[in-house]
Amino acid sequence: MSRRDPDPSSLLPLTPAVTHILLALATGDAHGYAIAKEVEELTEGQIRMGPGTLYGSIGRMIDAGLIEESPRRPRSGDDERRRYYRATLLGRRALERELRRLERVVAVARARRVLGRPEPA
Amino acid sequence: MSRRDPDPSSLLPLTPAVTHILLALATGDAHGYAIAKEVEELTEGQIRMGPGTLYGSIGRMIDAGLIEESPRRPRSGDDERRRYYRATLLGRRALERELRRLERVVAVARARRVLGRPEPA
DNA sequence: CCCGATATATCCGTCACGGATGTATCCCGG
DNA sequence: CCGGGATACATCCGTGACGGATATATCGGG
Repeated sequence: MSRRDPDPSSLLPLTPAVTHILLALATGDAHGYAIAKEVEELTEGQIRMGPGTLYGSIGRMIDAGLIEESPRRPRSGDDERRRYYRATLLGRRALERELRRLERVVAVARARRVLGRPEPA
Repeated sequence: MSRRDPDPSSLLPLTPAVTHILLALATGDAHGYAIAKEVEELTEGQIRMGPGTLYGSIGRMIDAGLIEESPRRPRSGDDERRRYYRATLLGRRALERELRRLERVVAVARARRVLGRPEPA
């Protein structure tokens, strides 16, 4: 719960690291290391988050109210070291706005023919 | 002219400022102030580039070989103060790759239903 | 039991951002 | 003809994100 949910606009544009973390959390809560792995996976290895960027970004995002730590899930065999995070309402809103911004950039690029037609796959 | 055109991949991800400048130069050469105005226009006022970001980015982009100064066009009534720039081949390639990266991010977001269907307009 | 992968944390050098400030020219209205 | 706002470029510098290096510790398979 974010206190008196502030305007997401003031947080834009999000950095690539922050955007990817929020996107990784869109499918459910996750712990830090899993986030890094997922980002690496869904960017096809193009982006690798080292610990500095990962935990640095997480800390800043908590301060900004974009994410928050979630209670540890008691799944059997869960690694005790893990710390889970979830996106706040503010985080989800900020991600949505950022994505719309990116969408527009891509749309402008298409109109200017610096990009081909939308990817078929 | 960029010396021995390097791999555009090493320059990714581009910052929003750099991406917008390259996008503004996609339709033809332009001078600094015009670039700033165009970015403000095609982001619907959401992004405003102050002189620090504008000329700072331009300088860094020249160093990186993404853009280069172009000969002044002798158009009648041209303002003598203006300095024109054009995107290099490296710059165009880097922009294209960056845009494809953004495209994938948006596509992933759609697959995860954090974004609605493609904008109709 | 050994070791690579998993997992988190912190430090710190580097660099981009971006507002403030400065200078000068252009051009329109009065 | 002249005043001033918009145009145009340049530099300075504080703030903050990035990201590699380093440290520590646990997990799990062979």
